Amino acid sequence: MARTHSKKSSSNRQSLSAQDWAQAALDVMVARGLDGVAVEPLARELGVTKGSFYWHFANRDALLDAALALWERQETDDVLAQIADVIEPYERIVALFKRANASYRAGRLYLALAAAGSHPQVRAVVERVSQRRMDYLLQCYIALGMSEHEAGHWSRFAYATFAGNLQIRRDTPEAMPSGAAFSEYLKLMIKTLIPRGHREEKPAAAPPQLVALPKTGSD
Amino acid sequence: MARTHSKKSSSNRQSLSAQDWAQAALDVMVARGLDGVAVEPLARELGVTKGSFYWHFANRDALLDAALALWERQETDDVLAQIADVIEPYERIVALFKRANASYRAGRLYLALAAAGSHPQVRAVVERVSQRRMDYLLQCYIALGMSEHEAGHWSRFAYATFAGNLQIRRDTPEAMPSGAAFSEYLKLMIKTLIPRGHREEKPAAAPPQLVALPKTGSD
DNA sequence: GCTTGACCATACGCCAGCGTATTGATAAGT
DNA sequence: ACTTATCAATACGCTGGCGTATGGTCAAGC
Repeated sequence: MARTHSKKSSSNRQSLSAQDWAQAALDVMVARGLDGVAVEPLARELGVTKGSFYWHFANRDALLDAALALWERQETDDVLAQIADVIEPYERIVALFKRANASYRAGRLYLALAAAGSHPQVRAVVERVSQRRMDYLLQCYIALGMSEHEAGHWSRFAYATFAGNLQIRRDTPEAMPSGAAFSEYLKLMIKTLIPRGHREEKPAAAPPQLVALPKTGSD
Repeated sequence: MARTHSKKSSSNRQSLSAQDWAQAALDVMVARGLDGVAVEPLARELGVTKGSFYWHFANRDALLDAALALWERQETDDVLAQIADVIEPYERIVALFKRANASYRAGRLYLALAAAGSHPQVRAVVERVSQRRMDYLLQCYIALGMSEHEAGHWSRFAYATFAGNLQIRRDTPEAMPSGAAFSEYLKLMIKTLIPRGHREEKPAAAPPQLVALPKTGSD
């Protein structure tokens, strides 16, 4: 069992990296919320002790920062990857909505972070991510031929519905249908949230950019 | 300054009641979330010490239970009071939606409680309240002439939008308009969430009941 | 005016998590 | 082989919140 110090590998390694800790922190957030991210329990779960942690991070806050950065990166990258090839604004909104309702984990994570109204660091990131997503939606609606004002209403509306569905799924899972009924539900929302008279107006003037974060170094 | 032991009085009293503690707990939840409800800080804010607390409650969990019960009560009573005189199903949905977007505090509180996925006690109450609200909406949509299946979709949709708007208001307040623009936004949502062809169908067959909790004694 | 009960203060032990210091172990370079 | 850098274990002190024990104070009733 040679110790491989490849910082990018992801499983059955002997030696941990800062990224590993950040990822584990995100996992804990999904399961137990942000306050559940404590270094000693986390170390236990990773099979090491605190000694390891404080080699990689100055303190708990630094871990949160890293986890937040990782989240924001994953969030934007994922969206970029899965939406990049959709050009029509209508289809783009549809794709966004379907994607948004697809990943249970991502939803839990988003809610867990958003719930942490304390921590200014967290607030800032959540605010930025939410704002960026709504801005993206805004551009989509504008591309459908709406005025900026009108598009503001609809993008906010759509985003609220998205966020609310996440909550329902978390708080009252029984109330959320599955299978065919869910597809039906999704279709209804999509149809409703993209008002007729605005479908396929302008031929996708400029595909809106969901700006990716600059790639930082490995530290 | 004679010590008045009236358990129902609400201000500048000398002696605290269990209700006062529960109410204070709810206030703290609004400000610092559920994990912020700690007995020692709470006692400090109330100007007393732990000794007082453990006279009224067995432990912290008992306080949470009391606060939760108080919340559920207030929640249902408030809704009942403000909606009782609206008979038309259409107007009833409108009234619900306006009310839902009116109280900032109530929204924060709801989100704070919903965010506490841990604590089985909290989960149960949140689940019940959410379910009850959606059921009420469901009855409204049915009263508009929808099938139960269809009404299920629309009530879920509407409730998601409601919850999502709360979140936007909390996470990105700048994204939420105020004044005239907000009224416009509200109107748009209402119009969209009550599909045409279903407005004023049946003449309010049976006004749905949002069941109130049984009144318990003063303790 | 003495007792009783309701309400609160003080003081204590306990535990979990944070952060530090120090030492140990192993891989890699020379 | 010896050193260095990297990662981790152990042991420690500190803080904040929980829960308990015990005593204090004031109001009311007899």
